[in-house]
Amino acid sequence: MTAPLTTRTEIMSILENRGYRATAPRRAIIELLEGKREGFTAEEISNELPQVGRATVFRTVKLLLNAGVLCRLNMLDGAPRYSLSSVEHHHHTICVKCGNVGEFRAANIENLMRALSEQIPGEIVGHRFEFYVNCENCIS
Amino acid sequence: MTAPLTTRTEIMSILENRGYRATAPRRAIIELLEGKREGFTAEEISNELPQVGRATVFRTVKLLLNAGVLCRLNMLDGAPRYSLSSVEHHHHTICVKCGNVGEFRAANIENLMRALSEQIPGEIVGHRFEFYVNCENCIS
DNA sequence: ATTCAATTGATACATTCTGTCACTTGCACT
DNA sequence: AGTGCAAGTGACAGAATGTATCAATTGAAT
Repeated sequence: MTAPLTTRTEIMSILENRGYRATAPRRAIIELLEGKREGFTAEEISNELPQVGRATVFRTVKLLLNAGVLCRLNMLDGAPRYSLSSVEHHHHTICVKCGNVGEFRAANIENLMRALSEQIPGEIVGHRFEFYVNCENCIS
Repeated sequence: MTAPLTTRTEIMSILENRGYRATAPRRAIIELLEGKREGFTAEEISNELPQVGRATVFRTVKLLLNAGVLCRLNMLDGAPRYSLSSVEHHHHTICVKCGNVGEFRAANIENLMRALSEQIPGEIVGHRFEFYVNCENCIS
């Protein structure tokens, strides 16, 4: 069901291809992320890696966002969560109770967006499509 | 094209129906919002109404969000913007350069969502669909 | 091994709110 | 029109999520 996520080695390569160095803090952060299938906050990462500076955690998260390795999602109240993303274009479900993040893909959405782009004035540079859910764990 | 927005009198009624008082600060904030068709930040409102306490501005914005009078949007980096919303269900475009907010409606989206809801595990409680654009003003 | 730009950690600051609490005020009821 | 009192307010401190600065450290190219 879920597409395979990027591994730590792959993520390091992505960064190196972009000219970034393979440093110990980055390795520690990426290793931690590899185990996190659910959504997480930058603060959580920072708490779980006390040997890495807080600023470095936030900087690395930003780096990984720009590299497309992470996605940033917003809870209904705007609180941010991050999620390891598979490479293909996809969208997210977020549980409003536990914050778990799921992914889904739907060709329909891409078709719809092409149709909408003609109806919308200006030049589209991005979009966000998120579903807020009570996940199966939280219901049962 | 644009649906008529809620007027200040209508907004006050919505609040009173929910058991909230019609206070001077709330009236001032709502009067200011009525003139703002574009997206705005809570900070802007606070700056333009120095006689109203900062906390009251944020509290009132939250009240209006819950009442459905305002929508909260996120810029690509997560920075929040608010927008007076028409009553009907709709979605937003946000200019990444100037922050202007537009609305659009598309029956297709509602159909798509019904279709997706069968594909998505758990119980859907909300969604967000936003387009990031360079608006016509910012292109020219 | 040396060099030096990239990176880090510490710290202070920025933004967007929220909690607290003493004070004020709308509004329901005479 | 006054009164009582819960709702609302403002001031201020503090939380959450970052960002800027800068001296010290380090990866990696040579």
